[in-house]
Amino acid sequence: MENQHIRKAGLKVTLPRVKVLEILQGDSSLHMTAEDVYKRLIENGEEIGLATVYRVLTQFEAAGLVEKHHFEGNVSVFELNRGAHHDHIVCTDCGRVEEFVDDVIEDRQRAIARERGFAIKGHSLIIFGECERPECPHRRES
Amino acid sequence: MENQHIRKAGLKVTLPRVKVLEILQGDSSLHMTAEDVYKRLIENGEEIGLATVYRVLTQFEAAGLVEKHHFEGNVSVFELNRGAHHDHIVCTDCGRVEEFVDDVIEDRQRAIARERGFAIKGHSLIIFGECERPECPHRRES
DNA sequence: ATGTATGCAAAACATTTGCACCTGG
DNA sequence: CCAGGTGCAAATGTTTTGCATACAT
Repeated sequence: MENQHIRKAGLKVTLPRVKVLEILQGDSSLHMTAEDVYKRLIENGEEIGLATVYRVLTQFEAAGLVEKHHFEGNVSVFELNRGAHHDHIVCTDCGRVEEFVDDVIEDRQRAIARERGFAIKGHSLIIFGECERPECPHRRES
Repeated sequence: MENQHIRKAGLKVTLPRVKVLEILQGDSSLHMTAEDVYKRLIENGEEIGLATVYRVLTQFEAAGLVEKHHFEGNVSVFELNRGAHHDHIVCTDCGRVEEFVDDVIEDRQRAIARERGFAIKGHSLIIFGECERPECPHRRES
């Protein structure tokens, strides 16, 4: 029961919060905008307002249940926090997102912050490229 | 004369474009929002509309004269393209921005993209931390 | 001249907020 | 019951666009 997660965050277990969490858990692309979540709720026949989706996602983020990223443009995307930190590589054509972790990069970032007298709080690393998936619009002919 | 840069970009050399370029060149913080540029123009007594600032910055970006970043929140910041690629470290308290380049990180990014079958197009790396500048609000007492 | 560029106001978005009503514990 | 949560509509902040006018070449 992930409802415990909601409760532990000090939030009442309400229908919108449970449903939003379910949507995020069932999301294979791993990264959705607030609008995406809202649309899927509507598809599922739920009567939940967009404003509530924003409020719930913001609360989840504050509680550490969810992470918010800015991949491009002026839209925020949300993903379930599955515990392990990772960065992202995004296909500039099909929008597909993969996650990765690189200890060398992590170490270098810490070193750079230290050298420059910054107490590191976090970072955002996104690699943009074109993937080779068959469904990617820019797939080269083979 | 940087006006050549404007001309080379296939754009007419107009007063708004020259002035915006001047503002960016004279900016010590290196990173301004469209609104920042607009305010400075007004301070300087120019009669240039905010919409024009956005249009000019967008054209400059397309021409490679300027780079656009998303440091945090839903605002875009612009900086003059001075040729050399670099990443950013931003103070989460005072907003100060420093630039850095790390070849190890650059190499690892290329390797990660290759391993995963992405033709790398670019990347965005921002480290967030608290700086130790005297004027930084969170400066620890010494 | 003439195709571009600009200014202004209005539109388009993403996100937030005020408020009366509803609901979970 | 009642503090907290929700829906809706309106407000906000940023960026874009339509259109009549002004300008660079």
